[in-house]
Amino acid sequence: MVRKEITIKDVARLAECSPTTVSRVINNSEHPVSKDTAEKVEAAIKRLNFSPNRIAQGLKNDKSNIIGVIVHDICDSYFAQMIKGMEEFISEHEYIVNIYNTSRDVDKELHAVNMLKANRADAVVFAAGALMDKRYEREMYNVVEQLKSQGTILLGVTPHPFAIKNISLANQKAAEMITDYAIENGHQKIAFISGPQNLYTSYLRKQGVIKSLENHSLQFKQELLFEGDFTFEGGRKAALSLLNKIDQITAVVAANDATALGLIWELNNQGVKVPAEISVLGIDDLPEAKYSYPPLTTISLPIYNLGTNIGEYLLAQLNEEYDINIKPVEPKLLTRDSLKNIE
Amino acid sequence: MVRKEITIKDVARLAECSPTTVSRVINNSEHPVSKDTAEKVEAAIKRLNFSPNRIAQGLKNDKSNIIGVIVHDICDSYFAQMIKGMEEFISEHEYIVNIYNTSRDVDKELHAVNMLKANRADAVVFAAGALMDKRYEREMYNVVEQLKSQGTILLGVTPHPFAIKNISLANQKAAEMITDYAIENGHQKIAFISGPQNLYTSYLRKQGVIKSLENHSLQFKQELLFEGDFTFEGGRKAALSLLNKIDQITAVVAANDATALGLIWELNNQGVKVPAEISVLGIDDLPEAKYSYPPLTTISLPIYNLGTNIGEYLLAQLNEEYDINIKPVEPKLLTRDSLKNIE
DNA sequence: TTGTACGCGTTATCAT
DNA sequence: ATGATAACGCGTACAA
Repeated sequence: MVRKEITIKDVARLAECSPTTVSRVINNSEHPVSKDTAEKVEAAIKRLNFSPNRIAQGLKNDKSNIIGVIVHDICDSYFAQMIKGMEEFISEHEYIVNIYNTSRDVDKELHAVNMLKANRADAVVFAAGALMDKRYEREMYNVVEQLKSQGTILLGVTPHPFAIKNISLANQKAAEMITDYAIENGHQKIAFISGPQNLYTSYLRKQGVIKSLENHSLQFKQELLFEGDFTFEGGRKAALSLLNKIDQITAVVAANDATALGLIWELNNQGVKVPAEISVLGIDDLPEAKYSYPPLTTISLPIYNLGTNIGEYLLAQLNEEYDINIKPVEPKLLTRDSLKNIE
Repeated sequence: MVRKEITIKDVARLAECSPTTVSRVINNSEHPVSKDTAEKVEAAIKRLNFSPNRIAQGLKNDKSNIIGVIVHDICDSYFAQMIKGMEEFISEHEYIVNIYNTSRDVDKELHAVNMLKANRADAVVFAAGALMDKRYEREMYNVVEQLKSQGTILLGVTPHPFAIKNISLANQKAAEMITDYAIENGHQKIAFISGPQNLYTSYLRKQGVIKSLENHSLQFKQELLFEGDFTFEGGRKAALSLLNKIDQITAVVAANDATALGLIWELNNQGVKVPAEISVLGIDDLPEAKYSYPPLTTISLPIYNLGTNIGEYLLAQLNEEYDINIKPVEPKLLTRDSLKNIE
């Protein structure tokens, strides 16, 4: 099949003017165009169903209109919501949202960022969570510097070690808040199910728990730390290991809701009553969190809004309005039924 | 910030040759290049961290490397899985996956397709499900024709009225299978919770139920048809309306799992035992379907695999291997615990 | 084996 | 108010 593109020249011919004039009409240029010819051009454009070739425009203005988003897993509703927020905001404004799933794989992550470099992305959002890995850090550092010198706008959503603007998701604060809440309800024997070891987000959430404990003169106990991986399955497994020490525990803080949901499910499955025998707490407020048995008490991180705020920020940056800041997004305690007051 | 791009010319200068030679090296051209200069070029490329500008390449070859995907809601795990499958396959091959969320909104859908046209997408996947709406059909028909004449490869995932290749997801067959299963287990009084009215997918799934009923000489009863919208909330609401007629019903087929899950949740909530008092069946096999109470009996549509198969097909088409077909994906019955045999 | 010249579709600059 | 020309970065036909 031969690709027969309709160009500005075709329009010009039909409107009996020069390509320059057509371009001026398309771009609502300052440059004066007589009402008469403008109309003829408009008519020709309609007639030919012409839309300007954005690739060519891009080459000319040194813009790709591509905004890259690097994400761990688009199926994780946490990321999906953020992407949706960004996408709904950004694609209204004639930008292309280019998503990469990296499954926290070093090679995939580097591949993504190199593709975005080759495609001269106008902006890149690092939302996948920094990996704690030597090669990753070294190579990523290099590409990031190259992107910077290409003039690419960079933004990290979870904290990154690279020297780029980072928007924090209040990970630590959220973990602190939910732990505070447990303590305020009389819990002292608190277990924690962590996220994946190599994720900075995991680290921050753990720190939040520790900080809350310390603020209340309690100690974080290594033997009550269980490893999870931010998934439902991980939560289920953690529940099993937790069972041995259940008499040492009155509440469990899970590093995220998916984990908490798995935890609750498996505890139910094993005949352990939540929250009568043990309280379970999450972080994120996944849509399904309110439909567990019992509904999960958690911290809401309004991640969809974060997405739209990021979109707004990027667009401002792309329009060189440098004084804009990302609207922050506040964690909020959602008390449902998975915690029992034991004072 | 001034964007200072490194070009093929910079490489040529450093490697002491012409841009043409650099181009030949980059593209592993047939045209002979001496080993010596090739090495010098490679070295210069490394040294400058040069990657060819794909925008410029695109303008030259009339390729954008963009594959557009139009989807209803990226947060819907059904679509998310498909996209992930596509993305993982496609982005390995140097393509950009450009996703649009349309929320089944006519304007958004048209906006998306027009953007993809302007960006000269190499391929577009219509995965959002066709809308049954006059203006949508008319305008979409036009753009689709334009895309075709631009040489864009088009693919519909759920059936579309446009004259493009469609890959069926066995929607009707899946609905038929799950209804068959209910009937084989002694159920005759079967209710159906539909999907949104304006979706062709809804229509097909309903047809599947009707067909199964007819094959077993049973009649589809209008009063046992309840309207849903493919969401958990919709399922909950349906459960409430269903309650009045519960003595006329022994089993409910939900148009999808999200609906079935909401249904089960609300039935539990209302003290109706599933499956003791009523059986509930779904379609899709969402990841969370096996964690409901009781685990949901449903039909698995391996949608992630469909995604990778679509990716494979598109790539073949883009490489002009016309004899390739999309590998079909088979629905599979997953018997869990939400159906009771009442024979 | 290497290089020159031109064109992809668009727009900024400079005439007219 | 309009248009001719050059240039963005790259690839290719052609020449050397």
